[in-house]
Amino acid sequence: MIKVLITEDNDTIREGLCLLINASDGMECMAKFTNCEDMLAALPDLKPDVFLQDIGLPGMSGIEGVKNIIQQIPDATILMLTVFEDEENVFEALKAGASGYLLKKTPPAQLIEAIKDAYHGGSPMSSNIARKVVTFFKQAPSSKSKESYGLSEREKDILASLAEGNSYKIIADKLFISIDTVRSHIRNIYKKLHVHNQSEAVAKAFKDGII
Amino acid sequence: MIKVLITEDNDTIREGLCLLINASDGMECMAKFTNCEDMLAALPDLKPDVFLQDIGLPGMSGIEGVKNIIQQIPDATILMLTVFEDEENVFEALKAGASGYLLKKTPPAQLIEAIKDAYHGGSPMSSNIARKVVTFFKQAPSSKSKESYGLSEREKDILASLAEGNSYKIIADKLFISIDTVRSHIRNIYKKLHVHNQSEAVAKAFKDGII
DNA sequence: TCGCTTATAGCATGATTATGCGATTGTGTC
DNA sequence: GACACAATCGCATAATCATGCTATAAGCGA
Repeated sequence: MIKVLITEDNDTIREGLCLLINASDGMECMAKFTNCEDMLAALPDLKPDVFLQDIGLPGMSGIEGVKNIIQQIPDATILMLTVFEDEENVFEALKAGASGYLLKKTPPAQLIEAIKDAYHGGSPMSSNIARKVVTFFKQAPSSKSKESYGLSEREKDILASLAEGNSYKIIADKLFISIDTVRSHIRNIYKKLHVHNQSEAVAKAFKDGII
Repeated sequence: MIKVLITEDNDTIREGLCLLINASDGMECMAKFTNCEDMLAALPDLKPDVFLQDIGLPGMSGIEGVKNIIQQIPDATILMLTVFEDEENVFEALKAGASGYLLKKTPPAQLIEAIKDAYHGGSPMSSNIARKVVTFFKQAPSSKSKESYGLSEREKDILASLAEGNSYKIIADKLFISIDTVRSHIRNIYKKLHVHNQSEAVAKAFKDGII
């Protein structure tokens, strides 16, 4: 018997979900709340298997709620159930520790399947959401594989050394070159990255995956 | 009519897939190959809508194949179809540009659905794969949620401003405080982060997700 | 109230950096 | 061979930073 906990402020939806779940084999709606605060307060006495969590809630947002649930129960299974499909929320929820992300327009039968799926270690999410997540991977390394603004290997070395907090003098000693050469390289790095000081160079290096 | 291209070295599976696709409404198997090399050579003359791509192929691996496909057709829709479920391959394939990831044991009906789904902008993947992907997100920010070495909000502001390449003077002007106060804050930041110059501070801020 | 932290501010000074200009050598390309 | 470019080195100087010490006001928890 999968014990489901619902947090959803809309009465119609909440009660509808509850009925749907109770009418399905192998699961029950063990508890339902209209806001995160109440849910979190009651959580220590409950042992739900799956959380159905709305995002747009009065008071603490559903995503904040997820963070709090995870703090209490690190391996909780949480399904976001929401009208929002924007990337911001999707990634925030997943980062917070949600296991799946479903839209409220998901048909009942599919919702029940999703709950079972999540309970058995899956991560149900609607197709479009999945694509967003997958696209995220695609982008990350593409920026990393860019030609690093044309920095030479030596320049990358020096930039990395800068990021370690080494002074020109130390870098010179470590690389067995003169301090003026270090200056010269850094001058060129600045030109290539279009920056004018160490901090900005290091920041750019991190952002663009050069380091 | 969704035009599907198959690359799969196992004769039985390849022909089976082809028959299955041709027997389904709204799609056809437009071409099939036993290795990536042949497929890539023929690609310029074909305009497939969806690629079904095996990973364990003789010669060029399926993942290398994906990279090559993406180079020719950046927005190609590629479904990995494989026996491997290990993380390495999943992430490599997604990074390379695959849209979905299915196991070969996926039932025929579901496979057909997945092809349609992918064609319509979704990212079908088996439940376990999805969970791997989702878990990936969960890990990253755990380091981010650390207490940032106890930096105060103001200190984080100033650190962020530093990373933008601003000088003390500029930061002071932007935050409407004196340059000595900026110095003071930065002094404290250095103490908390155990660093002794801007570059190291900025590098640490990025590494530990403070910025 | 005492102690601690944060945010603010000032002063001073040696250390370091940013940048301009110039130069030599090796490597690879057209 | 001419030319571009990476890596090396040098000098000079104004600007900026790192850091020591000090100090005040506000807020917070014990």
